[in-house]
Amino acid sequence: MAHKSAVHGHAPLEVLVGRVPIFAGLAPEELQEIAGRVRLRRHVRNEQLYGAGENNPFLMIIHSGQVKIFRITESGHEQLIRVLGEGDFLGDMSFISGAPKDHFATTLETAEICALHHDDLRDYLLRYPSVTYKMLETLSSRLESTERQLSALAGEDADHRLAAYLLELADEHPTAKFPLPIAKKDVASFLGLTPETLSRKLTQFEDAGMIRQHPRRTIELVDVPALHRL
Amino acid sequence: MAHKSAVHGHAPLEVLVGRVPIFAGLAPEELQEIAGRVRLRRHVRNEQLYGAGENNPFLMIIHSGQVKIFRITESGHEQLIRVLGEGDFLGDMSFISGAPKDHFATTLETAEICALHHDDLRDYLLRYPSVTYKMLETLSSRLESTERQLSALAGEDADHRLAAYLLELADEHPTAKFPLPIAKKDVASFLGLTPETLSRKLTQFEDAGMIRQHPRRTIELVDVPALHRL
DNA sequence: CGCTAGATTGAAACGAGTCAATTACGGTGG
DNA sequence: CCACCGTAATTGACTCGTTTCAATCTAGCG
Repeated sequence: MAHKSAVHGHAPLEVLVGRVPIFAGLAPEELQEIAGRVRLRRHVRNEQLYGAGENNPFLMIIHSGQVKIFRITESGHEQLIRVLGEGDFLGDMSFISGAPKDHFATTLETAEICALHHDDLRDYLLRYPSVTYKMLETLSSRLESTERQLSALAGEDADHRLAAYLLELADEHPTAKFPLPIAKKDVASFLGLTPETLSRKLTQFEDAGMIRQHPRRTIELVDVPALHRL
Repeated sequence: MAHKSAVHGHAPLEVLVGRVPIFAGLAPEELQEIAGRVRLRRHVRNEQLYGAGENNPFLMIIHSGQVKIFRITESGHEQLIRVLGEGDFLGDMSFISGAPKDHFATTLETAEICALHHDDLRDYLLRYPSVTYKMLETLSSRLESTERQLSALAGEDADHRLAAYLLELADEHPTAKFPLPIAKKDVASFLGLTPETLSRKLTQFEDAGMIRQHPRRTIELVDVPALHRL
């Protein structure tokens, strides 16, 4: 039973599904089949998709918007793990391990998200090895960046972590002036800092002539070599 | 060209290969084929299997011994990422991403390790989806524990990290008295601490009556609830 | 356009790192 | 098998980066 395109102004579901990296390369009729098993929903900003302890049996695929994945440590501290965007999926962990979630997922902005039941996913993974392989690629790259983040947290001080983060962002943008993709408090959480420390470091970088801060959380890198040097 | 079992006193290669989790479940003739493509080598203690920047095109599978995976941060700090043992594999990252290694792998003790060329691995992943799926499971569970470790490093203080680590070890042992699986300096690195701090915390725990330290890096948990409470 | 969450700034406390010196293992070779 | 040597572990004193707490300011969503 195919859903009708629930969201106005959008391409049909199978086209959306075909744009998702892990399903890219499947034949049109295969996409159509998957599209028929998928439930597309619109989520408002700051909506919790699932929380720790829950057992939400869906693989979720983001068509638009951003989702943040974070943990709450025993001491109540919120640790941002990663931010997912268009084409990314979440909910894979509990599919594979069968264990309930141990983290939280909430939207950072209005988002359109597909949900595919774990039973269906299992079916596709068995029938389309290319999908399994794509997931493997994705997890591998997530693992790599999480490991990098881990060693940065343990080994580098606040200045280095922040500089590395800004330079990484700069790589993803054509110009040296770009907005932070997320709120500063989330940047702080991601970098393992308090918002206060982040704020101080940013003004410190600005005073040192390495960056400039503009309205709407926009950062301009003025002295890239200095940031690299640090 | 099949290798002869190079290591004395061991089962034939295909039996060893069959014991490896990611190849478990393959038919005998499939195992035999893989065994024929594999090179088994004995490595001495503290041997470097590969280092950052290298491009070692092998998936390595551990038959015996332990291997540590670590990174060297820009500030020269060594960060232990994980310790792999019998049945675990390494060298998957660069296979999938094609990028050169960004970390180091060295043996912690004498180890027997199989190497499978990336070209052969690619072949098997295409032909045996169950192998791909097993790898997916493994990476997923590594990602999960790395994320846990990440949030602990950022959010928990030294006491909590150490207590959690000891309790985790205790879960893997029948009794409350067990040896640390690795040298204390490696434990320190794993927990994001200096050896000095780890040493101090352990004596502090001992003074508080929560643990007892015995020779040969053996720890005895005396007051488990207290460790949980912390 | 008002309200609330986010951001900034200051002052003070503290956890963990660093440096240095000593002791204790444990692996290697005789 | 034992002795030696080098690495690991421990201990102490001191420093410093980051957190914490508190107050104020700002901005963006509803």
